Amino acid sequence: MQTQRRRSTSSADKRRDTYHHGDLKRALTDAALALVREKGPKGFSLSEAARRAGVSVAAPYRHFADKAQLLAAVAEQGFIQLHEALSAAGHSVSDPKKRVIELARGYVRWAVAHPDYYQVMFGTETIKAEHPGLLVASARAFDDLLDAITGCQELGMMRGLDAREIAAPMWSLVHGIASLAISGDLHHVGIQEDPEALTTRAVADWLKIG
Amino acid sequence: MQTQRRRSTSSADKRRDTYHHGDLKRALTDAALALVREKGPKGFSLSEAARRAGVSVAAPYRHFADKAQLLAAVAEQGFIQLHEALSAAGHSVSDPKKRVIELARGYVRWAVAHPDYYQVMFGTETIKAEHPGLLVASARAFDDLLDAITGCQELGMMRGLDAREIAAPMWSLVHGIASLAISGDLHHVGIQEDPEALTTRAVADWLKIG
DNA sequence: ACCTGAACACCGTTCAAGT
DNA sequence: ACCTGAACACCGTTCAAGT
Repeated sequence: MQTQRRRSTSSADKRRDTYHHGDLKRALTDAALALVREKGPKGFSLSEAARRAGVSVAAPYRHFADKAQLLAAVAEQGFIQLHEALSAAGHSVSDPKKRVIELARGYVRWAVAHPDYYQVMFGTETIKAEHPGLLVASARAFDDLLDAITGCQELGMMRGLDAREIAAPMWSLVHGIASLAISGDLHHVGIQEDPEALTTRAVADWLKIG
Repeated sequence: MQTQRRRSTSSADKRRDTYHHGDLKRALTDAALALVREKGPKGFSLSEAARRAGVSVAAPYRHFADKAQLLAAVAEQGFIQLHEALSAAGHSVSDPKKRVIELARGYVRWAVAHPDYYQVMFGTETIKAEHPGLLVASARAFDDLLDAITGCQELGMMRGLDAREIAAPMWSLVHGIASLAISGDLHHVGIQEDPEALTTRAVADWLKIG
């Protein structure tokens, strides 16, 4: 059982070494995510994350200024993944109106599939202002929506409004659906409809106006 | 300075006594709310709340099973106040369509005016399922919206859909706007529009469909 | 019935010391 | 450069003891 530190230069054991030489950062964000998934956002602690990564409780402070910065790093990863999911959803159709609908669906689908990420990204323990990379990553995801809307405008739809003025209520809508679905509040008030179906219906109706 | 316990039966000092004989519950929820307002949701601790109420750290456990139950009591108060705000907003107009708009505006206005309450009501540290009174109080607030929608349907609008199917996207929209406004995310992506104005615009457009 | 004091396990953070 | 060990202040929770 004590083979862990044997022949530290061999390729077979390199994984354990790597874990402690440069990848602790990733090991900690992975552990944080797993903890949120298992025990909810309040079930995550820096100590437990360190324990799972196999290091002392002080080790994380070589990589993150404090607990909030670790959470911010997790949130940033989340926004990057969300951006990728939105890009994929957007490129699946060429009709600009259908693209907007697919983006909205993709947003809710990703959020509901990754409640751990989503709760860290929008939870009250994560403060975006103190982590510039996080702001950039979230802006990139928002830009996906913005692009889809300008795509519609270039074809004469939704004219007379700034793209941001259209994106704002739409983002609010999908964020609201995602949040209430993840927290279980939709179920609590007797709404059984699938969140993604609800999104499709709401956005399709919405687009009849523009 | 040591006048606090002087003449404990006098009416002048009764306030201090009352604080410790039956009103500790309210004193604790008040302190919790003040802490969330001052230091954010993660800045609240049971110990600090007890300290502010002038009791030992163990005293709260005579009134709440644990920290989560205290938070749930705060959230319940919040939903009761929100319900009152919605009732007032709804009764201010008689036209059913305008009433729906006023409800939506009232929702966002109340949320933005009481971010401390709102964050506890929808924060991840509050679990509704384990506190029946909280579920009842939130259902009552949701019913205000439902009533306004059935009011429209009785006049022939939005027919063919269950009231809940219309309420779901509308609640999602106002909750999304309120959440993103409180967290500052709307500002982060360059949206400067007043949340209440945004709500009016979005809901008014929405109602053109039904 | 309601509150205190003391205790326990746990957490975030710091810092000197190790390799 | 990166990690450990020990320390400190703080928190949630329990329980015996006080009034």
